[in-house]
Amino acid sequence: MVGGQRERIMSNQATTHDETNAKQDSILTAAMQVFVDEGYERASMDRIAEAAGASKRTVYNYYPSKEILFRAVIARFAAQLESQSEIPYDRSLGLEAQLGRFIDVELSMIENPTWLGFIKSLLSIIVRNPGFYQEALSQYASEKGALVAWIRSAAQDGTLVVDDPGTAARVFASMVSGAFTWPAVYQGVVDHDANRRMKDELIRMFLCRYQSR
Amino acid sequence: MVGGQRERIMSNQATTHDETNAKQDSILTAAMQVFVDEGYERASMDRIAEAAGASKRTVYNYYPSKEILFRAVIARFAAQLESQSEIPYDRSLGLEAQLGRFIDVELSMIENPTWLGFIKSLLSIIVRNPGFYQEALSQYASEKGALVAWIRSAAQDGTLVVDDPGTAARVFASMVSGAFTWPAVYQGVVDHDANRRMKDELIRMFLCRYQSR
DNA sequence: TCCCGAGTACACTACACAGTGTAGTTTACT
DNA sequence: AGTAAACTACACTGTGTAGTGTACTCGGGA
Repeated sequence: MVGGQRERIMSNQATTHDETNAKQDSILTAAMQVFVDEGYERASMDRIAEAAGASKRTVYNYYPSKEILFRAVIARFAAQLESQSEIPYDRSLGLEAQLGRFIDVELSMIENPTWLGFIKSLLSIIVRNPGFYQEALSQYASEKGALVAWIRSAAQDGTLVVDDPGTAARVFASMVSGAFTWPAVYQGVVDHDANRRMKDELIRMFLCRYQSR
Repeated sequence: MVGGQRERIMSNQATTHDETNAKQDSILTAAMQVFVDEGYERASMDRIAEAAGASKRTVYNYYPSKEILFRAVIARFAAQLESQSEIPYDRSLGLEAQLGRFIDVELSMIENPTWLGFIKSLLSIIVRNPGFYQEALSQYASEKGALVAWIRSAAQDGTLVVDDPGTAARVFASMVSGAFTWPAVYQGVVDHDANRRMKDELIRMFLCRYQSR
């Protein structure tokens, strides 16, 4: 799992649409689905080609190896993640509601089967390939930055009392992932009601510690 | 990954030691090491046999399939986990110190490379095989029971104020796993100092919410 | 009409690995 | 020494799969 990405070179000059290559797109879409369903190891290039309605040879023409194809899928996935809203601090809203939004973002992810399946595929790689983490999820990690920024704003506004926004953010993120994300990944069952109760309880605990009185 | 375990039948009557079979033991030990190093998928029976100093045929005589061997390794691992202390509620100690012990148990696990490696192997199976979770980690899950019992005792003693010990335990366990276990599994780096600070912060937050005043 | 490049069908190599069959060797008890 | 079980060496089957080589088809532009 080491190597760079190679993009296809469009040799001829401007054939109708140059950017949106339908075949390449269907390959990427099919690959994502197969990786989600089977995981990286068990997904075979034959299955991907079949699902894409393309010959295996064409798949290899666009993506010279399975790993490169996987990285391309990751890149597309990360691009989708990037279109996530920033959740700025808003003094007209209650702290509970705003913290709740951060949790809701996480919940909406784990309730999305495609997202969950893809994360599983990714994790199975990351477990045996540390260093792939930063490379693959640098965009996702920026979400934590949003939380830090929000906490810092709240502290400046005087509604929260925190000496170290980074630690407080790490605490909050740990609670959320420990309570929602990992159980979803490893136990598979998502209990909406229990999650809602948990959400309220976590926010209450966090504010009990950090809210100004 | 479905099927029962088959134990070897000692056919002859009492050959010196009947229980401790050196060959079987070395196979199990080697298998554990290889699974830890390579993960379930990549670990090959040839490598395990070689590491055990046994012929592949002997490995298959004791464990008729790779899956059965893996389950045997899990069973031995779970047995080691079971020898964990119960951490009963102790009114002569501070709440911080007692909650700290629960966290210390977790920290001592993730600082043990063998444990961490084995958990990674297990998780890679569990991700694609929900239902394996309960089967494999029922013993481990009992640890959460110890936490519930501790919280219930503290509530009866009046030092904690909780309406639902189960929820409070889930909150605490989520924080701990989110903050320590999952980062250790997926990022691999264990920062002792940061963990110590995090530990204090989590306990403070938990007590801020649940300690009686 | 010719031609080129994208795409296809399919056979093929190379390899890794689970699991088996078997004939022969070692070990340990009597 | 004799014997049976444990063990070994090793060849072998079968399968799954990454990746390649090649001859062919088809559609659109010059």
